[in-house]
Amino acid sequence: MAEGNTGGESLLFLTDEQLRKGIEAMFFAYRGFTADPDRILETMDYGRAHHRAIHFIHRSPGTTVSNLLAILGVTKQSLNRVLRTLIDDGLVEARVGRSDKRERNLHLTAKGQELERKLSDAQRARMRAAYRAAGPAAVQGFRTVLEAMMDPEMRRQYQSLREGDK
Amino acid sequence: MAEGNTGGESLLFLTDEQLRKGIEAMFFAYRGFTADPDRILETMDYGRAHHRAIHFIHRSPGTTVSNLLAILGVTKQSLNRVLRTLIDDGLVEARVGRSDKRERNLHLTAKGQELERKLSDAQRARMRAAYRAAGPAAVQGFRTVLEAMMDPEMRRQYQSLREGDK
DNA sequence: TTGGAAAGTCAACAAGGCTGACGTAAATTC
DNA sequence: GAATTTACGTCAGCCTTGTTGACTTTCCAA
Repeated sequence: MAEGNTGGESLLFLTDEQLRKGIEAMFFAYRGFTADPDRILETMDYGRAHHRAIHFIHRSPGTTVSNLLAILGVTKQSLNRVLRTLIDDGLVEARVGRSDKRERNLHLTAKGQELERKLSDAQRARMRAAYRAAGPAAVQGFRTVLEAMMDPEMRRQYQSLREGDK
Repeated sequence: MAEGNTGGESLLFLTDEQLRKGIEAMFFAYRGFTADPDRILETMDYGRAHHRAIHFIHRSPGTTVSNLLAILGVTKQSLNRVLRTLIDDGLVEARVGRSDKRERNLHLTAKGQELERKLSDAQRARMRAAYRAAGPAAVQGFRTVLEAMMDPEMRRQYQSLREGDK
């Protein structure tokens, strides 16, 4: 991998060795990625499922339950259990839809925003440290590979979210 | 936080926007990363926990239960349940240690090797496609950021595995 | 010889996935 | 206006995979 060359070089990366290293890197890095929020959540009565719901409600305020189901890829019953506790605890508000009253538009309350902050601060801190250590070029490559690794449907979700706010 | 700066270019990347995109990229990509093996596993009676055990036993044949516990980061009881089914089903063999008879040296049987192949072929195929699509430079960055994202202890595990086989 | 580490086992529990069935209100279609 | 579909909620029950605590057996090493 030292030298250069063109069409050929990419093939040099595709040994089973290289691929396996990538696989293990994903495994260990994902643990690190979730470790900080997990530590915060476990002191409260919440888990990773709550974090995910909070994250995407924060990300797309007013989103519906169906939307959330599509993004999170879980069943209605599973999401409902989590959403129920968040609503009961006053972190999430479910407003009846204006145009379509069957829908529930989900929003974080002040209390919900506060927890979201805490969780994402922790996660961003780690991400920031990793980015700093790796440098800008590495960050670009990191995102490119991750995007290529997603299922097409997930990639659409990811990209639509990107445009969505920008 | 827009401008500023001190260290220079890397700081430009560290907006909350950039960081959040990285966080969501990890979330969606990890789903893709595990999707293919998950599909295979669910047709059998196994889950992700079995996959992880099989992977690391394949990776370090003869490893002990304690070693595996350290790598996987779960409790003895949890691992034992998984290991029990793999041993009973004839995928893993637990040989009494030679020097220390308290230890169990874990190996994949032929049948275990076969499943390992199937699972890692599926996972490598996706990784290979992502690597191809992203290109060598991106792959380099990908691995660099992931490594920086690990907990120090996990990073040691990861790196020792890397040297381990070369 | 005795203390403690390594491994295994039993029991009980929780989070968070899943399926299936059912109910209700609102929107849409015929 | 009636029938159907959609969005959501909920009850019941199941599974995997994580947890803690308590206990035993083996066996190395001081």
